[in-house]
Amino acid sequence: MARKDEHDKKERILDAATMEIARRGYHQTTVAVIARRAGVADGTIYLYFKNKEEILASLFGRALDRFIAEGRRKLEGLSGAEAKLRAIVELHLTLVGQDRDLAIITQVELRHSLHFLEELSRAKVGRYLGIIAEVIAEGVAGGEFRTDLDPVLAAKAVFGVLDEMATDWVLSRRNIRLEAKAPEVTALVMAMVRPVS
Amino acid sequence: MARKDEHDKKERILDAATMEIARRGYHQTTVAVIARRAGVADGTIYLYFKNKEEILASLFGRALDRFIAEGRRKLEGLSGAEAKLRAIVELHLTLVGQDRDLAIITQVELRHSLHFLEELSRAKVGRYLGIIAEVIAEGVAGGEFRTDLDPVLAAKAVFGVLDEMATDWVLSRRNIRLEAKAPEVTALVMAMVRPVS
Amino acid sequence: MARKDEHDKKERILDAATMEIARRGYHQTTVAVIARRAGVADGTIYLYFKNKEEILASLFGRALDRFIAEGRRKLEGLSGAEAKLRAIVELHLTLVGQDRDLAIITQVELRHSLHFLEELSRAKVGRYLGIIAEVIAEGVAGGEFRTDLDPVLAAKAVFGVLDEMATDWVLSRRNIRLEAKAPEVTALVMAMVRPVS
Amino acid sequence: MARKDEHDKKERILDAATMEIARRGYHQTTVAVIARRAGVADGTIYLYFKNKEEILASLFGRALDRFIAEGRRKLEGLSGAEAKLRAIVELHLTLVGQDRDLAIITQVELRHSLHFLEELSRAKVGRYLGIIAEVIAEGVAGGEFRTDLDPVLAAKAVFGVLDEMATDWVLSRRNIRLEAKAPEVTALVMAMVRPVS
DNA sequence: GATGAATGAGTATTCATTCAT
DNA sequence: CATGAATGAATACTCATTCAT
Repeated sequence: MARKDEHDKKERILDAATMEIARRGYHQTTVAVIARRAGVADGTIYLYFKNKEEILASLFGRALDRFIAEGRRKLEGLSGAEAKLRAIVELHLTLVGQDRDLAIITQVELRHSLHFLEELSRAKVGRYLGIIAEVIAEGVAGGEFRTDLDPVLAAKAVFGVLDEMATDWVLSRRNIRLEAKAPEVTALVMAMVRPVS
Repeated sequence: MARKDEHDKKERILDAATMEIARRGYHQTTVAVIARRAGVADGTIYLYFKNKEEILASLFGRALDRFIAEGRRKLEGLSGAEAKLRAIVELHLTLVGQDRDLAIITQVELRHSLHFLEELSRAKVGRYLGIIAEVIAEGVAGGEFRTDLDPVLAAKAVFGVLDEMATDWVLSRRNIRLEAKAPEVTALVMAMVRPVS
Repeated sequence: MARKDEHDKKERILDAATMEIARRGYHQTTVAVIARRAGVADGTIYLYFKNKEEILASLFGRALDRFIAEGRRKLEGLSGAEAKLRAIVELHLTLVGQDRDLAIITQVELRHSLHFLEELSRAKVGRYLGIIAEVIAEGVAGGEFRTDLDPVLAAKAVFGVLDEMATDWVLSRRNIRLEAKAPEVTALVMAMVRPVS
Repeated sequence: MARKDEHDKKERILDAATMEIARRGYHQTTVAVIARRAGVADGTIYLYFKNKEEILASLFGRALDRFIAEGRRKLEGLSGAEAKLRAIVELHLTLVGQDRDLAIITQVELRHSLHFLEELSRAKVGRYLGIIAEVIAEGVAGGEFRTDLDPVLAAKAVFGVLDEMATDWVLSRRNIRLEAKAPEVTALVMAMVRPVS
């Protein structure tokens, strides 16, 4: 029970932080505001996080862990690099499109300083890029994709396309669903890797 | 002469801001530090800029204006959408790769809040996306590119690839030149738009 | 105890502010100086007051509340408008003359802007003028005072006399006691209201 | 002509300062704002005034000089202390009531610090109090007024009444004319000094 | 005399973090 | 574990004043 409560409290803080930071931006969000929304005292935050920045880092870590876990599960059932890459595109757009608050944070607030971006997000995004690169390498090896592809560079290109779609969705306040773009985006991504016939 | 001095002083402030913000990050850079490096008094900053944020906006505006002007000039001499798109890729990587300080700012520091990104950079980036979209539309109309392309979406994808390459270059401290990647990146971009033969 | 501490701290800040503002003037007194003399941190001030101006307002509010409370108590035991008006004169000079620092603030520093004077002091001074007017009205009704008196105007005249004596005492650095003037001032005030025999 | 221009420019600055300070208050009024309204450059102000505070002092000095000059002229034609005191009351209310901007400054903004009030206004107000005291002394000597009056103290009381009427008029935004109160105020003032019959 | 660009000292306020209870 | 009162460092911006032209 104690474990559960503790877990709940940490989660509550992260949820509160997600809402507030998405609405106000990282710098405009005070620790006091997060604490109030989470229903805890200011000082309690520091029992669970070393400092304010660690809240943002945890937020992103939690999201990316879920993201990658969900991804691995989906990819396991699939065979063929093309099927997997299609699944990645669809999954990326679907998961990002599921929580606009979180998307605002990952697409905008997270990138607020070189230091932070270097230390935290890149290290974790690296894992994600690695997964995409693996799939592309598999496709290259298996003859499904162009043989002159550099899997690492191509993975960055694919990520670039997906990331831009996500950012564009966050910045345009229109109420369309991000995953609606999946077919067209998939076509563009597949065109990048497909062998010239 | 007075005109020249005034112009110089504003430029000096922008140059100083570029260096400092690239090294320390926007929030860690004080107005006093920018003033000292520019060789002016703190108050002088406010004769040329409404506030600190306007410095950042001006910085980006100045860079993008040069960027687009240079782009238009290069594109004018070219005929054919493919040639133009190749030129855009090369130009983007070359220009971003020319000034690492500026690149740090455009790829990282500029994105410090949703509000700022919405109001300023997107409005200006929109012009750039528009140019790319025009080229793609030209290619679609002329049969050089796939006819099922949505020029606006494809332009975002192209921009996403280029932007990710730039961010990756900024974050990796390796001393390679960004434009060295141009051939491979061009191949990926062209694959996205080229008709399936 | 907590209540007591909190009360004490707020009082300490007000006492510190009274001393500093009386000596330096409102604008020359920094929040840091008040905090240092009160023995608290700068930020602590803002746990008890919204801003610097609210300190000044509170200062005056506290003083006037005591002033009026003391006045009501003294007046209750008296019968007859003349006795009451004499008591008011004496009380005014005695209370103002009791604390020169506070007097400097009420007679000088408080009047530092039209806005401030309008919003704060007048609203509260109005209560005081009201009390004087009531006593005069009572005297008029009871035949103790001239029947052609307008109690509201006469109250302002009485207040004007008392206020000028206080200001004069504050500005003259001589070490006389303000209440020493009470008999002569009372004579002047009574002359204003007494019926022509 | 040069003399005239110079005079005009100084006057223009004082007029501009009167308007701006009355509306914004002394501290909210910048030298730049006064300069703009006066139609001169910021630096020009300092050719005519040592600093910002001297503008306020000059403003008041100019007004009080006119005030006293006008007063002396009116009093010269009169004989009898009572007639003179009546004239003073009427003149005070009339002149203050003539220019609300100036009245705001003399009744409120001028009192922005103990130092300022001590050094400047009191010295000049002293001259005015002296005139009133002389008239009262004349009345006492001539048997028109009560013989037990202290002319200096009585003069302060008279001034207090007049000053309070002026302040009250400035703070009440009602559109009545100040001099309308002259008869009643005169009655109160005369009651203070008239012998008990 | 007149200008107005440049100066730089000066300060209220915020807020992440701590720690006594 | 939890609290929240207290801390105090940190900083953008204003504006009276100067002085080279």
